[in-house]
Amino acid sequence: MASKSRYPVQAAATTFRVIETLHQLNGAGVSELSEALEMPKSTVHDHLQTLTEAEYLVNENGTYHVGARFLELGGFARSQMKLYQVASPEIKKLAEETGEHANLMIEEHGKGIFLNKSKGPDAVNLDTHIGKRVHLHTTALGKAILSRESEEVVDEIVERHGLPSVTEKTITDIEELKQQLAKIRDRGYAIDDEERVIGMRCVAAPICDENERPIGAISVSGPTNRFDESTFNAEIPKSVLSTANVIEVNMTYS
Amino acid sequence: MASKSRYPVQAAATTFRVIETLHQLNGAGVSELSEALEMPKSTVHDHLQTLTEAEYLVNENGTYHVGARFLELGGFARSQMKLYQVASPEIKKLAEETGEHANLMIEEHGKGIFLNKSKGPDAVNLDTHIGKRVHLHTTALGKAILSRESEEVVDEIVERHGLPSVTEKTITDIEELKQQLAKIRDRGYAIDDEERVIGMRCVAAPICDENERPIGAISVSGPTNRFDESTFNAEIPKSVLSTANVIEVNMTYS
DNA sequence: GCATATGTCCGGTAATGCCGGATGGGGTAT
DNA sequence: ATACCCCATCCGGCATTACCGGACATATGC
Repeated sequence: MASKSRYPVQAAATTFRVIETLHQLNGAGVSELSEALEMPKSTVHDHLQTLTEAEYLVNENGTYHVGARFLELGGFARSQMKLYQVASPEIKKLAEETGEHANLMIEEHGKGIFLNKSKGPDAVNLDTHIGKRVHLHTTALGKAILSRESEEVVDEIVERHGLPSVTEKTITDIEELKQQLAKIRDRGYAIDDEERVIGMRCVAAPICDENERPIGAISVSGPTNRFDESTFNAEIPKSVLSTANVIEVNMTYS
Repeated sequence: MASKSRYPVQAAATTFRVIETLHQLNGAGVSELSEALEMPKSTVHDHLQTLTEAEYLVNENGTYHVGARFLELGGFARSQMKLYQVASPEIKKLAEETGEHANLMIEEHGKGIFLNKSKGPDAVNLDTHIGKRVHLHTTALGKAILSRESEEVVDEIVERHGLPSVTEKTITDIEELKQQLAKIRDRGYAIDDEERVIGMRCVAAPICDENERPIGAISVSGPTNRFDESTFNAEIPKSVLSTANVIEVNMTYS
């Protein structure tokens, strides 16, 4: 049809559309799904039946759910696994020290993925669950990662995903983004002032490998009223940076 | 071909074979994969390219990895989510009280899946990661679940998956299994004496819904030498049963 | 520079993914 | 009780495409 199709196996793409939609709907029947997907019922049913038989979905009297099998696949590739293992105890400490939420993010296909989070004693609830995918430019974590990428990579990512705004404070101009990235490179940490969620501020630092290429980022985030000028610009960045440094050292020497 | 195919979309099944093998190999190239799968290179490549383009896999200079996207899908259906949320703090307490490992399992497609685990202060390392799938009859958790299923369901499951042995103590005879299940129904809890891992014992209790149908099980497991006759048969079961009861109450009234 | 790996690409064809329509069951209101 | 509706499931056929053999470029090591 349209493009020369980098999708040589369209049925695979279709099957994942079904799974993804089923996940969003938190379970559904054939009719509901076929409407949401704008596909014939019978086609949807074909996929559901195959996936259920292969034990990736569960069928409870006509209502299908995403199965726990995907939990197993969620175990990451080894390299990421290492970052997860090294960083998890450190962000836990960070959350306890600061009282707020501490997060770990990696980049994949130009988007940010929350790999882990730790809830400090004073932390408020967030809409960030593990596995959540966000645009890099909307979070301090993502900007921290972008700041260590080459300009070509940044351009590629922006071209691919754009700079959609999620709050009125989100950066939507690429020049403004690049200026911020330069600033982040300078001082070593990134901030997010209600750019993804109104009422929330965030401070993040990149984690790099021995070649200075970014492999992820960590952050501390909390409500704007607790992140006043002094903590937001001094204490919190200091904690985040020192934790990032500990993680980098432990990544290379272990 | 062989069966009248409950797989109306074979390409979907194929794609998941590719993903699953890639996961087992912890990342691989096209050639290695095509050999492991006994499929033509070009076919494997078609799938890899599609899955990578759809952002489910990651390609690092020809080596493919399972992407973190599956983390997101690993978020369970709502009903299971509730059990997870209710049971997680309780098994954490259980692990702290007993000092050992505490686990949460559900059944899916006739197999047991570890939904969560909590490591007590004295716990030794285990090969059970979250998402791991095991045969029900090889664990106390699985037997606890089976004990609350009807005999027909037990027969179905055994017929489907068999009773493979993983240690010399694994139950391999269906009559013996059914006798144990009756005993478990009687006293309310199940035990596993080195039936899945030599050197490990385990005590488990089922979690049922308001209709007395099993929705999961919890357990405490530890090294044989610490699970002596008195704790193995009295104290531990008491703790496990009371925790299971708390979870059941919290599931129905909340 | 040769030999042998690798990952990637192309094009034809037999197989099958897709879809309209039919079937039967479960619920509900009349 | 009955008629109605919506549901998941099944069937059959056609156009599409998943699959595969083979060719190509590149990388590594002898």
